[in-house]
Amino acid sequence: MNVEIQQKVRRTAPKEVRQQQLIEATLDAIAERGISGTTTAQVAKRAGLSVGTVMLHFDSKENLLKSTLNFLAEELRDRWSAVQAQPDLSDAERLWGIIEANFHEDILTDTKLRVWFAFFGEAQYRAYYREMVEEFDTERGLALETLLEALAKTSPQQEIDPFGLTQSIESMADGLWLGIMLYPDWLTVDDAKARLWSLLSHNLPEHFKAGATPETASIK
Amino acid sequence: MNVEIQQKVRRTAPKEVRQQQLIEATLDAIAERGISGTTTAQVAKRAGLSVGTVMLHFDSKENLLKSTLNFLAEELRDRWSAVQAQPDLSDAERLWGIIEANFHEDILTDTKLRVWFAFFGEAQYRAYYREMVEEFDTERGLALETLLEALAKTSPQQEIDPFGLTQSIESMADGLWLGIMLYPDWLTVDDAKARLWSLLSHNLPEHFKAGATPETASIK
Amino acid sequence: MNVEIQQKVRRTAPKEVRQQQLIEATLDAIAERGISGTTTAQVAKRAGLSVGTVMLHFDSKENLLKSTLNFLAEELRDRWSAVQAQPDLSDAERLWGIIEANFHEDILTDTKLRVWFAFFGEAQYRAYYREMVEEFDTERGLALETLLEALAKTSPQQEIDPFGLTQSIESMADGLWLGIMLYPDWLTVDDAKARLWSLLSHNLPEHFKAGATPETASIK
Amino acid sequence: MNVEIQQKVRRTAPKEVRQQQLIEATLDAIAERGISGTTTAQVAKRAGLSVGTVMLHFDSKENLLKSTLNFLAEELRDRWSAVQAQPDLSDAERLWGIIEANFHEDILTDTKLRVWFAFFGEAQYRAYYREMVEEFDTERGLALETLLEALAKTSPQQEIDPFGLTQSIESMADGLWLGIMLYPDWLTVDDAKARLWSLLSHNLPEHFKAGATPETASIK
DNA sequence: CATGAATGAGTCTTCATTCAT
DNA sequence: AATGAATGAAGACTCATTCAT
Repeated sequence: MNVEIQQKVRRTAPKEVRQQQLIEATLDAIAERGISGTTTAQVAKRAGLSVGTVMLHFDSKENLLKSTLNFLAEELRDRWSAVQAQPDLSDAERLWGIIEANFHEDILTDTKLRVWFAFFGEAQYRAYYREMVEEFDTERGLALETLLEALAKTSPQQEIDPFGLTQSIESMADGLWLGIMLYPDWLTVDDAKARLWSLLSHNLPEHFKAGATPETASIK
Repeated sequence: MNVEIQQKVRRTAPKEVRQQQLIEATLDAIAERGISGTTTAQVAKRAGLSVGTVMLHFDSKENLLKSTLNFLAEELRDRWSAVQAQPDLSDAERLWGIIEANFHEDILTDTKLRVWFAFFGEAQYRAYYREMVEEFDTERGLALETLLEALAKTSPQQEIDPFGLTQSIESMADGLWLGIMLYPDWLTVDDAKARLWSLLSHNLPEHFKAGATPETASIK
Repeated sequence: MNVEIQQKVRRTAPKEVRQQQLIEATLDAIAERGISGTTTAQVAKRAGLSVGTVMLHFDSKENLLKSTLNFLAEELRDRWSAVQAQPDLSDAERLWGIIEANFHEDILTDTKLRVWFAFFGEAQYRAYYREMVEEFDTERGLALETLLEALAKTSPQQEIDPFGLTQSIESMADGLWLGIMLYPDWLTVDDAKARLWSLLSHNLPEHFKAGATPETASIK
Repeated sequence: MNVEIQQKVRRTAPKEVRQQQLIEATLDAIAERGISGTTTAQVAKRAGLSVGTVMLHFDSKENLLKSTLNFLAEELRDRWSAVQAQPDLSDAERLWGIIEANFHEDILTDTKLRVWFAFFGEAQYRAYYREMVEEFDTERGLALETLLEALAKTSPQQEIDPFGLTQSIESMADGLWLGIMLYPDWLTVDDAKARLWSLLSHNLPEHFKAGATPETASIK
């Protein structure tokens, strides 16, 4: 069939394809220009579509942005859930896997990092974020806490506070994200993993060997 | 004289007074509406002044925002610098003092926290932020590193990596800020200090006693 | 269908139509209020369109004004070019035709006259005017000079300075425009043509008969 | 007396001094930025005074501009009136003197030329201009006409139309002003005088010798 | 007389949203 | 399902004018 005609004919695409296309364009736009600098026209242009199509699929700019945030949150949740669901992992491996999910190359791109903090920084979306991720975050917090409790039992000589250690892990992970974004020359992804590993190795030395680099670590 | 009437009377005030007045109105506006939701009209209204006065003192909205960020950064720097300059403090006290400056009640208000992250999140201001705080941050990083090196020498049995520990401290502090902002019901300022104290107590147990609450800690 | 209702219905139109519509509204607005008194809102209202549409088609007020000036300049150039390109005209007829183009009823309306002088008077646009019309004006000046040289050869008893006479013709034409605008009761278009004819008749009496009114003049 | 103290004491100046000072500043401002680009703040700064002082002396910007136009018109009128009032001049000398007044170096500066056309170009001030100069212009027109009539009587062989020739002279003078402003590289003040002399020499050859440069012309 | 901080109506410009095609 | 011309409310910024000093 003639390609030119085909191009004109295939002007419609499945809903999901268009929406994903627009969300990706939105991620790029926010990363580059910030939320306030992102216009529907920019998103449309990046996606190779028209402004009308943006409204057609998302009804409003606000909804497009919320959908974008949703996408990020679900992508992250899917990743650590997958680790959690994976059979034949030790508790320590599972714990590290959940933590490491934050730094996976699909999750921690320059673009996505900037978009996360763009949403954290906008009052309007912070509220929505809280509603949306409350479930996810509580879930992950409980998963970490449960794993830490299990590991604590096998480290009798250490005083472990699972709740506090969860706060430490999650805060440090978040802070490392911020550091990677703001000072990429001073703090790399490998540094970040090393810092979290070090935190674990001080609290659970039997399961996380001090000095072992996270990559080569034999988690037992 | 009646205050209401007095308010309507046009009063001139020193430049610094008006500028501070406007910066404080800007802090409130950003905290409540975000950077993109903050309009010059809003700031003016909050400050009890007119839009023209905002422009008179800051020339542009961009400059007003940058001045606001400047104010925050200098306020924080002044606080930890003061600790550093204070005589008759031990190295451990000095280290803790610098860390604790981040959580001082003048520094860590709900409003200011939101404004910090608003600036981190806006692409446009992130670049300016980096330029502006580079000096401050490098300075503080070096101060921490130097203190950690000194403390490491008196903890011979521990393996201390001053650079890595500095990364850990700063990242955790940043992440705790984010946590306090996003999940105030789950993470309090006292939790935050306890988490940082715990980090230090694991790395420098001789100087930071495990279990001691930071407030009552006898830092020696 | 009812015209009034039809007007309220949003209609798309070719780019050129909208642009011409807006340029004409701009001409009227400048004529009535001057350049500084012409606002985008006024132009939009006159054109029966919205302010957004003005920006959509011209990007900025400055560009709208420049386009308006362009339109005037090209309209004038097209008119005398057409005379120049016309075959079977004698040199004298051609010369007079070029001069007369300045006073054609499509060119010399009250409105357009005011707009020309509005642009001459605004420092900001004078520079642009020069850039834009330099080519046109040089071209016309050369056309006049060439014709005058040819006519001079057939008037051997007269001392003709084609360059100087070109200056005289163009200056007088410009001054007559100004006079028609400022003192319409004292100086009419017919007066203007008579003055220019008189200038020619004194310099090239064989080709431009003294006393002949320009309209009825038998130019040979 | 101490100069510094004197400067602080002499903060007041005669009304006329301040007004002239401000009018000069206005001339410069309009020449450089145009009427719409001229702000009271600019004028005040150029004059080394404050915005308040501008309002104090002229009440409004509009009045300042009108006063500026007044100044120009009176300055020009004074100059040709002086020629007219001068005894022991022949009619031809008087005629040429009145014409030449337009090109006197005090009258025809770059700055003033631009200001004249700025006022001609602004609808708002054109009306005021007409009111104001009607008297002056009628007066000058009559002066020229009267002189031309007198000269015509002594040139019996020429057909002179004093009214038409007055139109020609005034229009050409105005057009030459415009040319000097717009194309200073193509048309100089000397060219302008030569063009007007040429016009007169064709109409009144006995009084204005062809080829004589205006400067050295022995007007008899 | 002179100042200049303060005002706020007015302007240009942006951009989410609509809707005829 | 897709387009993009058109809209108009909203925002940043300007500037003539006021007025307390």
